[in-house]
Amino acid sequence: MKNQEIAKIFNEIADLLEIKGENPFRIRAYRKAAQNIEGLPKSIEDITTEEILKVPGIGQDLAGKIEEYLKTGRIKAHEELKQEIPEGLLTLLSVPGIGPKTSKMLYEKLKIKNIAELEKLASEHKLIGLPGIKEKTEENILKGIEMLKRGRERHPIGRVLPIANDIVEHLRKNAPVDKIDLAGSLRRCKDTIKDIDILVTSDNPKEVMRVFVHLPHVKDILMQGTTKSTVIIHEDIQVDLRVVEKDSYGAALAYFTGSKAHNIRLREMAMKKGLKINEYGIFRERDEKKIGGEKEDDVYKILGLPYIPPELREDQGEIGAAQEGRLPNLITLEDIKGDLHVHSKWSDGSHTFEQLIEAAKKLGYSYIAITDHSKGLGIARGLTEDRLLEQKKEIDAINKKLKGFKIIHGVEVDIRSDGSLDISDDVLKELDIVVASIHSGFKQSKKQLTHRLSSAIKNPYVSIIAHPTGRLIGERDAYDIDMEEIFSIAKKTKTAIEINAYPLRLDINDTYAKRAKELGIPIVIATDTHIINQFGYMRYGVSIARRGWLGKDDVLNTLDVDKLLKRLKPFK
DNA sequence: GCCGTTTTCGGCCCGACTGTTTTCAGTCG
Repeated sequence: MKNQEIAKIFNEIADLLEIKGENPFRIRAYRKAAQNIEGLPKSIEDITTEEILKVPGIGQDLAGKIEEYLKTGRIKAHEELKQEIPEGLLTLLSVPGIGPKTSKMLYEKLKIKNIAELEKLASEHKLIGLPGIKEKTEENILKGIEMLKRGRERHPIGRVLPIANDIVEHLRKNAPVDKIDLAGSLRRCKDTIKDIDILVTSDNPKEVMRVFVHLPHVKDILMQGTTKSTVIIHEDIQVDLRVVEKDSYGAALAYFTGSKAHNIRLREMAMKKGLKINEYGIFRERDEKKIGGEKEDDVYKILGLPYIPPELREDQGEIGAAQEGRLPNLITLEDIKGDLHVHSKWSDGSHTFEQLIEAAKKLGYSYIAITDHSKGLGIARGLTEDRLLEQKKEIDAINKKLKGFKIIHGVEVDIRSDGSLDISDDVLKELDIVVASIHSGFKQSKKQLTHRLSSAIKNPYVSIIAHPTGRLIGERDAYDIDMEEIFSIAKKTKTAIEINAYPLRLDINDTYAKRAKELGIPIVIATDTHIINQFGYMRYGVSIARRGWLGKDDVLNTLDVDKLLKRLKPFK
């Protein structure tokens, strides 16, 4: 998608301007525009110039640069800046702790052009004596290079949240904390997390910090102050802890939950009302009097807004929606009545129907769909037509004995490389539902892949498309498909799209979920469970749905089973 | 470079920590 390419260039322009020491607001304008372009749910190529101008943070000039890029594949101003500033300076910027000033100075004084050179000179103590650099700074530069090598990549939320919760528990038990909450992108439930933000109140902040930096999780202490400390844990994730006063807790929670763009919008609104918002509270400009901040809701109330749930705080229209009273009533985990993508021992799952039923009942579900793999997926012991019919008999028998619970009989049928399905229509029509998905041939062209998915969607028996983009967070990118095309056919045929809740998938993602809702496409949230504890992944799927502005009514598996089957193709 | 129910000019969010400084610049979130 061109959106990412343009965002990347704008960010690079911002970096270059920063090195040049340009007007900081101009730099911010580029970064803001980059962020907004990246968050667009549509490809920027499909948007008219007037619409581009409506994107916040994009005016005449940047719209022109976007057009220039789409037309010529480059932006002249960007090329010129690159001529002016050596490539190496940008690379140095990527080292944590090195900003534009240091980067420029290193280049000018020692002609350092890349990180390898920097590392060599630093380890030979050749940096000491440069302006503002002594032993400690040199040490920190080497540390920064180490961190960069380990990668500062984002981690899937499913991996980070359990660790974060464990740290919170440790602090609760061993440190004198009163209130304690996770903040940041973790609280906003982004699909990937860069670092863990924790906020607490305490009568003894110093002791909290002491306990924090000595937690068994901690590998390295980056900074330790009285109100703020930062550590790296063994999983190479950064953890920030902030301690604030009780009467500032709400303001601090809002502030550290972000997103940054959302906060800036709130502060701008506050300014216009003669107010000032920071992490300590809400203040009246004229006399500095504090008028709120103990509760998070204060921040919104004082601006005349309803409470905005953390998942929506991305500056993607939520503030406007709040002003106009049209914030969605978001779906919750409790709304989910059953899981529609579950594997059993019949294919590559680990449990019998009985075990799965028992686990599902414990979660308060009233149904699950058994959707074992089809024969094309040999590695997963996929089922043949005969085995599927055999499975149907067994499930029918079990259903007769069940009260207040139902097994929906389905299959996860493989979409072959030519777009045909791995199980014949004669057998598919015997099933309650059919989940279809791609498991191979990810490298096909956009046209081929789009054709495969649309062929499956057009099949009269296919109820749901599972993990439609095939991404595995941190391992495999989404495959190249024309999502607008897929959505438009799904809408026509009333085929449901899955939010796969498996933490590495989270597929479709929040942006697509929001788009799907706008188009009125039915959505299901399902876990792809292979072992019963994976039923718990549902929470991540619900988070994606919430981030996509989905309400209970937008998600089919909030319905009772009878209504559900009437709404799922082929509408039984 | 963007933006406007005070404005088409003059604003633009705000604070903590570190290391190197004698009062603050740089970096980060």
